[in-house]
Amino acid sequence: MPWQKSFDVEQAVDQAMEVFWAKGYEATSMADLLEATGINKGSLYNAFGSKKKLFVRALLKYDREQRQAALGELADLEDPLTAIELLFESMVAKSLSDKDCKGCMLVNTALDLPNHDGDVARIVRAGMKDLDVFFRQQIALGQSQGSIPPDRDPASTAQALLALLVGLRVLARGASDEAGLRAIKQQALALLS
Amino acid sequence: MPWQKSFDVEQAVDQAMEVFWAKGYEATSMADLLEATGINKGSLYNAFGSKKKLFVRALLKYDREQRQAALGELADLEDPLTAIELLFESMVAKSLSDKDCKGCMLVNTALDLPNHDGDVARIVRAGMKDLDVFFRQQIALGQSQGSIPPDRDPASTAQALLALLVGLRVLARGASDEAGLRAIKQQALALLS
DNA sequence: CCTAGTCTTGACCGCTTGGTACAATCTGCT
DNA sequence: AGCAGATTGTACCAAGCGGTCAAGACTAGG
Repeated sequence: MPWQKSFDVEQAVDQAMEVFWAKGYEATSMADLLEATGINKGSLYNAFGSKKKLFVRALLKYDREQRQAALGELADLEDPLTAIELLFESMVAKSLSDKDCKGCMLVNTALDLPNHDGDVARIVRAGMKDLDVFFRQQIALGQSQGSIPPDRDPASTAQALLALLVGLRVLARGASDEAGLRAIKQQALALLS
Repeated sequence: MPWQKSFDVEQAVDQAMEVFWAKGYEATSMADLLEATGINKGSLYNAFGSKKKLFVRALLKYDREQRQAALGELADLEDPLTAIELLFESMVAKSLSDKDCKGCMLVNTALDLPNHDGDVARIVRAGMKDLDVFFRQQIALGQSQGSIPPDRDPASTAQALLALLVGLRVLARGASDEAGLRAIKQQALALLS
């Protein structure tokens, strides 16, 4: 074997992710990605093949490390009301502290779905489905624990929570202020009591 | 005076709007706009000045003809629950019937705000604010009429309805199916009863 | 009927885009 | 030391980008 890569591939995906996350697929140029990763053009194409493939990898990494990781932690609490409150609270906090207003890469991509192909659509739909399932399971668990009223329909309530979360993430990109975001969180919890 | 323009400027804005609406600002090229409007490049620049100015005009037209028109009609009903239900129902219907999944141009642009300048941000924020005010007024009216429980906080409930609407529009772009959209509508109404 | 003045047309501009080719470079194994 | 083989930087590509411009087309007022 000749030699190792002189750059960390995962780190490069990470840095590319940041750019795609902030600017979206179309608005991100190869020049942006080269600058962000610090890698040379040739190396980047050698390592990833194309802009689109790099985007898919970045999206997958985001999905894995941001969404799945967060939901996993919260599910482990086995305390639905707290888990859902923490989820919304962390989204509010993230939105307020992020001056670039990157929002959520999954949501950003979801709104851009018609401009992407099946690969990307599948990842986004799976992520959304997963969120939906998370909410549904938490609601069902809360109902069995008695912390959530039994008359709430888990399926449609979960879908509403998902929509609220998505709406929150969109509005956080510059169309709403802190009071607005907090109100959304508050009403999300109101759906469960 | 020499002669009139040989094309209908408003119609051209309309056709440009369709493209921007479906593909977003970045992904729309001048070639797309020329094809959609059927106008020559020089004429288009002569009439609008730049791609960005055309976008702003298209966005303003959308805001005026789609959003303001719809809200105006609904407000005239003076029946809050019906008005809000009709609003959500029409969004669901529009989403289902639109095979291009264009969504809502205002929402699409809202998610893209960090890539736009102040002009665009102002239009989007004004539109969202207007929706918020619409909901708030309808809720207050419903409470004074007795059709909406007095314990609902108009401000935060309105913000939640806005977030649900935005979420609905995002998910309708390919991440959710009809059942999901209907569930969101149903829960929006549940917030008011 | 002619001239003034705007609109239209299509070629053209410089620049950036995503992507490729290749020679030079460097490291690990034998 | 020397070979093998992936990595590297750079030069390069065609295509597309947003935008400009000069010349022709055309109509209204004189």
